[in-house]
Amino acid sequence: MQENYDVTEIQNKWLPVWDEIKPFDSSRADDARPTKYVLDMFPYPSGDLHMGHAEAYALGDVIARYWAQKGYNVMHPIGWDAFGLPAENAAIKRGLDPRDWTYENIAQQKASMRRYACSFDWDRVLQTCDPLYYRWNQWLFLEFYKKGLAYRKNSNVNWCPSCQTVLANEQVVQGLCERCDSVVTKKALTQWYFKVTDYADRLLDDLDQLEGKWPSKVLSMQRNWIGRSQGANIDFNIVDSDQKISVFTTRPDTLFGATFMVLAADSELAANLAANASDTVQQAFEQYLDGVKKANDIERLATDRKKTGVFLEQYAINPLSGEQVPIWVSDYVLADYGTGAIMGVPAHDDRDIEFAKAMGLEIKMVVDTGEEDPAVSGIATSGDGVIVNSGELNGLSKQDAIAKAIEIAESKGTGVGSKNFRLRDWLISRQRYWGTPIPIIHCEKCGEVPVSQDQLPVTLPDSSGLDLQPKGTSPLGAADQWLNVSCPSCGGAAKRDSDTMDTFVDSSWYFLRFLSPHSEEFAFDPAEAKKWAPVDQYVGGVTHAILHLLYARFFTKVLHDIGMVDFEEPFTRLLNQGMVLMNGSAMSKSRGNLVRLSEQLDIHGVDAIRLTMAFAGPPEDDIDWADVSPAASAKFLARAWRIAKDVDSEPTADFAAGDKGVRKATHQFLVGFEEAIEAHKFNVGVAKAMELTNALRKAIDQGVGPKDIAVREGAEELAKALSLFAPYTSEDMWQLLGHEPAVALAGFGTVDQSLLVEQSTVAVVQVDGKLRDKFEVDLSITDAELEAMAMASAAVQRTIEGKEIVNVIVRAPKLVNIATK
RNA sequence: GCCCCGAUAGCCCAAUGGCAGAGGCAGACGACUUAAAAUCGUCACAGUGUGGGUUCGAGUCCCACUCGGGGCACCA
Repeated sequence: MQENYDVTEIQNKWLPVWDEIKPFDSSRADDARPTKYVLDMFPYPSGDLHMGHAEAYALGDVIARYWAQKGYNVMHPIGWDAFGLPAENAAIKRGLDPRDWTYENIAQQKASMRRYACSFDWDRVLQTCDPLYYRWNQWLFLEFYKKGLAYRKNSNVNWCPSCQTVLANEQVVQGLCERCDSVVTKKALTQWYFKVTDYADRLLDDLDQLEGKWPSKVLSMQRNWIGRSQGANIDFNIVDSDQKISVFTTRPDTLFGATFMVLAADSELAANLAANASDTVQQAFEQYLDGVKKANDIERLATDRKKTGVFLEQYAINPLSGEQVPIWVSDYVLADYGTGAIMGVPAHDDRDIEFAKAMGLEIKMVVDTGEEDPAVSGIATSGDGVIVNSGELNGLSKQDAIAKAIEIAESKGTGVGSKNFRLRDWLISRQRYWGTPIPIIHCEKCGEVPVSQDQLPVTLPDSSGLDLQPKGTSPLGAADQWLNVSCPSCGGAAKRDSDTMDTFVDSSWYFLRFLSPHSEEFAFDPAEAKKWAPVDQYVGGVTHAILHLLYARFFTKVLHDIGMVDFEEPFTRLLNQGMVLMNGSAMSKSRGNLVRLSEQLDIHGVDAIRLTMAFAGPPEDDIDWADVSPAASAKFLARAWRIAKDVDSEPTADFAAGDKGVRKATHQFLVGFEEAIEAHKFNVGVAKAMELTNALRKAIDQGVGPKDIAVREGAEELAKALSLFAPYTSEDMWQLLGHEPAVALAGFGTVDQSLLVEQSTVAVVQVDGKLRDKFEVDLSITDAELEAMAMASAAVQRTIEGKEIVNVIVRAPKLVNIATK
């Protein structure tokens, strides 16, 4: 046994032992422990692990190891999100096969994770690029297809000219591609979609169930993203036409204030109406539409952009007032939100008043908010007030008028209460190679024909001979042998769909695949799902707050509806760890502030880095590597290790004879530590372990000495607690203390409440809330006795001298507060 | 523009409405040592961003503001 704490030595010593005994095997048939499912977001295999992974997996491991220590059978699996653009791009650059490149990275990351001593169950590993996995992507796609939840449509989609592929709405950030920051443009294409909007209400409403269990930030981001608005659809007839304009509005109470209509320039209705107009109007419209199509999102979203538009020289009839109002087209109305048309109420809408001012249209106030008339001030008012100039709505409040207007419109058959969502359907086709082939065959005669589910997987053809260079159409379109098949329906010549699925499809259900990762019979085994799912604790970065989590929630709800799972939310609790920064900003090679994980591990050791991640602060806060001290963590671990080494007694289960003071410190620690970990205050938990270490050091050097059995008890609990953060050190401590591995499963000691009962406490005396005196009192002291003691205090007498006492608050045995005037 | 989160010592961070300090970094001093490192120990430092309010008592609850971070945003 070594004399000194040697990081390298203990790292080399314990890894093979754990491989042998597999402390975190979650598949033992006779395992009677209750279950917990702890999941870390699986990594993308691009290069080796970095500091961000190190934090995420250190924190996830604290939770997994905590439950293991508490006696649970913890499933803590890991896999790789192995399909996707970065792998493909990197492969193109180096002329490699994306598959080889991916698997090499996986091997490297896996080795790093093992060295990092993550408590993963290595028998449950999966890779999404494995046909064994993506076969079930296809199978699920076909299930969605049967339910009408997977469909193809032509529309103007987000197009990244650099990645040469379409993007989901969620992958466009501020008009830029989230991957490469290129300006995203629009392109009319026929693409596959998942009908997320069918689930919009449930995706929004069910967030309430997660209140307090998910970070409120994520909940609000999801709510914002789904963006439900309540209102009404109102129909406006068009003068001298049998067409009508249906608008969506959240303010039907302002119907009488509508002084114009605006259609999205790129909407079908706009085109129809323009076609009926004079040649001059048609020309102006065509010209305007051209300009709109050319504009990208960056230009379109510019906040201070002037309002533009074209008057169609046609009029609509307000269904309530009967007034005729002019019909315009403009690009400030979006074709794919609501009905693609609005009623312009300039007095009470910022955008409409801008348009009205630009075009010289009438501004008619219908809600008197007490502010200046918008027609005069030029500033729209949107607050509550009294309805005016609005016929039967006059005199009502905003809320009442909204209800009344809907009622009237419904009774007249010219409108209906309705709601709209910001959320759009999920575009899942990608024109790239390295992804899951869409299991559909296109036949000229039969149209879309799904591949039979028992014919899956449709495997990805070998990449050799294919041009993976992005060129706007799928590389699979050139894989003739693969592409050309006979139609399953009529037997005629047909072609496979050559697009691949968005990789977010892969990650939308992987947490279920871990239940039976090798199954060829099911996507996941329903019996295992009953046992383990949903995930008790999910851990990952807030970067996935919208995309991945929304899609996974959507999948779960669909799987629930087709009877595959009996729950509707996939992740019961969510922890978002912060980022690891260096000198205030995200690490990057170009910034020159990159800290290499492997280097840190070499210098300080695995345990010190893991401990540093946990101790740096609350898990959801960012860690600035410049603010933390892994060297100090290593020093602490050595200090803890020496405690175990100094213990000079035989292993026993009977600690009753130990020193009461030391035992009390240990048992207080147990209470505080578990409380801290359960609340995910890992930094506080570590601080408590440091406190116990300090107390034990003192006991050994200046107190009862290393032979007292209470010192052993404290050292053992310390080792068990440290197993959450520092697996190598704690295992070695456990051995020094004369035990067999694994310390990770040893189980915390049972708290002896009798040791925690205080005989006396320190009572505090305040005058006007300020501390003036304190003394040790018996716990059983009465209010009257304590008050008498307080009043007798010289310090108190001095303070209250000459003052009038108005009140005395006594909270025996802790506190007396004397209020004076 | 709307919504959310945060602000405590030189620094990172603790504190069920009840003594502002658990822990750490950096710092000073001391013990051990021929010396240094390592180790062990002792000490100092803020009244909680600003202004109000509730309360016997506010870092903690309420209101307004400042600063920082984040989300949504021509979404009708």
